[in-house]
Parts: sequence; C-alpha cells; structure tokens
Amino acid sequence: MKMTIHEKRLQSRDIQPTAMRMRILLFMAETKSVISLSDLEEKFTHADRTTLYRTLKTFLEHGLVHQINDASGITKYALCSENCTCSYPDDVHVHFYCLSCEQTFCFPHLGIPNYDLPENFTPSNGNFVITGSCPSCSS
Amino acid sequence: MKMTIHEKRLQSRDIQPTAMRMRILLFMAETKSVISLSDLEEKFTHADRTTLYRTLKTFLEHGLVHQINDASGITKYALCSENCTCSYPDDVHVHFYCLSCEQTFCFPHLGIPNYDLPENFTPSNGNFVITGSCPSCSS
DNA sequence: TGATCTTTGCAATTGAGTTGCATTACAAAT
DNA sequence: ATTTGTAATGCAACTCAATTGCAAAGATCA
Ligand SMILES: [Mn+2]
Ligand SMILES: [Mn+2]
Ligand SMILES: [Zn+2]
Ligand SMILES: [Zn+2]
Repeated sequence: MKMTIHEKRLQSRDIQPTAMRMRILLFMAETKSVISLSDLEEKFTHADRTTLYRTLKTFLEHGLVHQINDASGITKYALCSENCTCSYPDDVHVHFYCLSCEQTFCFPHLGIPNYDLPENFTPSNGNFVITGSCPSCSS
Repeated sequence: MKMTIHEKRLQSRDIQPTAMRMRILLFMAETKSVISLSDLEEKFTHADRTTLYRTLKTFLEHGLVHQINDASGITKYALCSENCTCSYPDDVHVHFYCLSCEQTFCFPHLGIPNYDLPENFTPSNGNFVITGSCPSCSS
C-alpha cells in the first residue's frame, strides 16, 4: 500500500486520486508555473477538454489550486503551497502577467497589505495582478 | 460658443465629442459607479452594442476611463479622476467586487504598495481586486 | 455478481468580446 | 450651398473561452 506524495496530496484535500488527476497534479507540480486550460489541452492531447476543465474545477473547489484572473481574459491556475488555505489576506499574493509573452508568474513572497476597507465591506478573497514585461521580454 | 464641462473633458483627451459619447460620459459621471458594456446596453436601448463597445474602447485608449478585471469575467470600466494618467503605481488603486450583487466599487483612496519586483520584471499597470460582500449584501 | 455512484468523453450551447463592411453624420474645402 | 473626404455609427456575422447535458465507462461496495 505505497502511496505517492501526490496521491497523498489529493487525498488530504478530499479529492479522489484518479489517474487523470494524478497526471495533471504531477504536471503542475513539475512545471511549477501558472497554467491555463489550453496548456493542459496541449499537454494531454489524448484527454478531453471537459475532463481537464472539470479537473481544474475540482482542484479549485478543494483548495488545491488558486485561480488567477490576469488581463488576458484567460483563466489561469497555480498549485497552492502545501499549507495554503486560500484565506484573505494571508494566502493572497501578487501575480505578474507579461503582456508580451502572455505568461503569468506567481510571486508568493509578495503579499498584500491589510487594507482598511470602508465600513461593512467584508473581504473574502483577492486578485492582485501587475502587468508589464517579464525578464525574457524586457529588451 | 459655450461648451459643457463634459465636452471640455472629452476634448482635453483628444476625443471628438459626439452626441453619443457625450451621453455616455454624462451617464458615467452621474452614476459615479463602475459599469459594464451590458450596463450601457440597458441604459441606451436605442444605441447599438458595437457603438457602445467602441465608445468605451475609445475612452480607454485616450485615458478617460480605466478598465477593471474583476472575478466576474465581465470587463468593467470607471471614469478616471480629472488628473489621472493611469500610470503605475501612482494611479492604480484597489477595486472591490461583491460576489453577491456582482457590483464593483472603486476605492481611489486605497493605493497599492510600491512592490519590489524580482530582477528585470518591468511593471506598467496593475489590477488589484478584493472580492467579498458589500454593505448592502453583508447581512 | 449486481446495484450504485463517480468520473470521463462527446456534442452542443452560452455569452462576452470583437471584426468587416455598408451606411450615415459630420466637417472642411471649394 | 454644394461637393468631398473623414470619422462615427449600425448591422450582421464571427471568435473563442467557458460551461452544460447526457451517455458511456469506470470504480466502489453490498
Ligand atoms: Mn499564486
Ligand atoms: Mn477605479
Ligand atoms: Zn514575457
Ligand atoms: Zn453586494
């Protein structure tokens, strides 16, 4: 009854570790980057788009990944850190979207201020994106 | 040769002050809120969607409005302040998206930190959105 | 095994955003 | 005032990511 680290990770988030989910988690873990549904489609050409879509949705609902809305209009996803609970403001961090290569980057070390919101505004999450040019694209 | 305040505002941004554009600017100025293309469609039932769309695009390109990407997947727009140049980080501020009523709010008084980005990341703009519940929807 | 629930695949749909092109309105020039 | 050119508007069609319905396949448990 050996169990991989990724299998454990899924089970710890109450996600049934199917073969498909294992493969996607593995891919996200080893690329370490922010990905889109299209990225998964390119990688898993044999799998159906809907399955990939629903896998990401499941991951999201169970707090295994966080969602990023950059300026591209395409929804991006990134693996949460081991101990992440996706809570505001502690687990929210800045992302960077390169307008040139359209890549999105996670900056986990760049947190967000504890904003003093106007009366009766109750925050639950945040999406902080800086757009610009990444190192590869900055001439 | 009298000229309204709104007419001047358009001309100061090098936007030809057509009747349509005047009406849309007026609407945005008096509602003082963050709007979407659909909001304009509801208000200006006689006008064509494309015209409204291109009006917003023109406003955006000429720095009269700023664009907000909240978690709704629907692009929102808000009038810039008089002296805004939409520059990062000074003119970038926090927005709030209510998950319940799906309204978006401008918080011009909540600026953003001058983040120390990793080497060679060059910022040009920012989109900072806090999601949660607004006063009307916070029970 | 059989019954039941979950996951996956296929196909179709939604809806925001966008574009091409014809028409109309406007403004300058004659 | 008429002509002429440019910009704005309207209509229709299209793109594309996201989403849903339903059937088939797979897993789980009695
Ligand atoms: Mn991240
Ligand atoms: Mn704003
Ligand atoms: Zn880049
Ligand atoms: Zn609300």
